[in-house]
Amino acid sequence: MQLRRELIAGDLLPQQRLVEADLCSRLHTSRGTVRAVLLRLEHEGLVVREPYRGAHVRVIDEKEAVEITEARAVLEALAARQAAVMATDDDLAAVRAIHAEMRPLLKRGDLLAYSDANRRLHERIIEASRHTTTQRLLSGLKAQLVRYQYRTILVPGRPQQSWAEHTALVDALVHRDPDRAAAAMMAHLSGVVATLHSAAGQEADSASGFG
Amino acid sequence: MQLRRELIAGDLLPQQRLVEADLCSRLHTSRGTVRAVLLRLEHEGLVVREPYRGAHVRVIDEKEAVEITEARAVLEALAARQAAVMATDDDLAAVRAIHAEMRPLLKRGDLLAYSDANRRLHERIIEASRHTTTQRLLSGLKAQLVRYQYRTILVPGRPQQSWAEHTALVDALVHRDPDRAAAAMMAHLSGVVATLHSAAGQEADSASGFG
DNA sequence: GGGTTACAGATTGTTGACAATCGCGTATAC
DNA sequence: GTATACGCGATTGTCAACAATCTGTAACCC
Repeated sequence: MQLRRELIAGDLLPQQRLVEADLCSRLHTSRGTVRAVLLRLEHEGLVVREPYRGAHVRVIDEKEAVEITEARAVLEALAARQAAVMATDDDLAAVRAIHAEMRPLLKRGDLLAYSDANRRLHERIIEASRHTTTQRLLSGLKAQLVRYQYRTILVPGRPQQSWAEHTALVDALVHRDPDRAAAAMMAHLSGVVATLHSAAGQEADSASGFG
Repeated sequence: MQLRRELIAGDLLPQQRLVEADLCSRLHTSRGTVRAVLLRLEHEGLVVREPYRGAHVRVIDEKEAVEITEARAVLEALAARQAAVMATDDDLAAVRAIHAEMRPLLKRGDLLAYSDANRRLHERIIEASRHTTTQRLLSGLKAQLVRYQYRTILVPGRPQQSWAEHTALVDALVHRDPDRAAAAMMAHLSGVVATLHSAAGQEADSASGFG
């Protein structure tokens, strides 16, 4: 699972070949194990494997990142809707706590910490939904977006907008309003999609130097 | 992939153990291959594997079937929205053709053929959306629902309601109205969820004899 | 010189054997 | 009689060797 972490952390270059023998020596394990991991990663969409031609890191282009975020949007909206109904008081307290954490980080301009809190907030809401199917689908989708997770938050003005969207979302949740929670989550991730779209053009050529 | 077909066809009993050695002799292949297939099936949610304890067919209870259908609903609604924008004229013609097929089947009471046409209609719409991410997620979800696919259509009155919902959906698509298409798809699958819920109680004990 | 074919290296797919672990039945102590 | 420890059969996890396939190179023919 070391390899999995490296892929998710984005340490490996796009299109990089993953030769089984190399991975064996690096991970100090045998080809059977490496093969199992590669199979799993292929199904998660993190690597591509071709018969007798090996595996390589899958590159996710801007178009696919948008697609994934769109799918994420409708699924997280469903999760938010469920969370508004199913969440325990502890869930809501945790969500509010994370949201409260985010404001000073935003003011201080600590975008990395803000982005991490953002991730935790979303995960906590999904957990509160008690919707295991959605949870499973979303964890698969998010793994593919690691390379793009910091790209939206770096767009000027985006953090402020993000915080406003989160505020509406948290408010809907603590008022246990499913429709409003779902709508707020949709609006939030629509914002992310729009930002991805707008960022697509100007980062098109700097992207190769980024990964 | 023989095993995969058997699982999807529902030929195997719920909770049935899948011993690697047995599968080897049945499928005339080696354990390495069987292992790879089991790994894939585990990730698709069709089997469960526990360390040193083997794999068994995963049972999907009523609650999870509802969850999966809810996730399906929001994803297919997204697909319908995209299809309303992206579909070619050929796509729309095909969708209308399948929908036209369904009416006589409904009148004749051929529910099996109706259910199959229903499946093809949904697949064609998803294909027309050109949204590969959604397509991938949905194919995974549908594989888990095989055991329930005929259960809703057998509920009295459901086919008629289903046809009305499909008519609204197809109409929205041919008018290329994304919002209305998404809403129609949501309404349709909300109907399925409601039917699943209502069918849950009365089929609770006959379910074991069904699978 | 352009194109085709044969070969070599590298890499993956497959197989069989061995080690590790689990569940269960049995023996034993109290 | 009950509870605990032990051993056995069954099953999965791991490993190393062999077969099949692909890619690039070089010789060869026209």
